[in-house]
Amino acid sequence: MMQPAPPTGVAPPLQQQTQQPQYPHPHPQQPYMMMPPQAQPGAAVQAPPQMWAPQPPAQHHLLHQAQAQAQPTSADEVRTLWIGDLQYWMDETYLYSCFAHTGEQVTMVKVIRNKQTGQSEGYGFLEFANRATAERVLQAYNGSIMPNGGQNFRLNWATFSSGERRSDDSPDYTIFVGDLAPDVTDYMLQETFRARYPTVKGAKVVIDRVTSRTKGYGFVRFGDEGEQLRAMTEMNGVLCSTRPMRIGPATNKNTTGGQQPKGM
DNA sequence: GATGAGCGT
Repeated sequence: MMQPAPPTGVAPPLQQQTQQPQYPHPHPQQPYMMMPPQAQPGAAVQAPPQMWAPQPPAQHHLLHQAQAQAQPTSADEVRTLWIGDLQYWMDETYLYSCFAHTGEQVTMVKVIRNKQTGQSEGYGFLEFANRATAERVLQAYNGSIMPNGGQNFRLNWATFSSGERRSDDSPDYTIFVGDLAPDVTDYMLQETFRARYPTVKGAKVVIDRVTSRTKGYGFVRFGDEGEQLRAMTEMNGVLCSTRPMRIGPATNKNTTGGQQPKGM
């Protein structure tokens, strides 16, 4: 019941294989000083399969699927995902290796870098064989743990490539949640609210890109304004993990949520 | 304690 069954068929918690690489453990103390062996800038964009790649979803026939669905795809098909919250050492090779033996066909990865410093901007793009593949990956891996164990995949549809917007057209009603304990994850936050508010669409704990640790606050999105408003009062002070939450209004960039523009 | 989110040749 209370068991963390991911919302949209998200990959189950990583059952780490036998041994793991020289990656930091779930709570890396050092930011990005660790340079994984495979993460050589300029290395061929082709990583050998790694044992620590994430587990595929509940399906183990992905290889066959990938082949079966390797249809040429309409050229305008959206099959690129945006990926964020990357640490600085997470380069193309690393990203490839994340999916190398998942059975999903990654046709292109790119990490966006600062032109001057060459440093990663913390996001990139993943292109897949077709839309179905991209969608599967999005569903399965978004929010699941990344191979280094320190953070979760942050995936979304890339927006530029084609007009089709992925987002449902329903508005979001978002609240700010502060005072979060260090161990609170997106999922934990989401479920804390979803237990009482069925329209909860998602939650996000804000991660510091440098330390890859939580900043102690986050956001919860509702599909219904009434629930948003109720949660603002009802959930204030309610325990999430070990700490009472502090709820506030969210300054929403996406003003669809009935949020007043800043200054009002 | 605090207001995310970043979309490329």
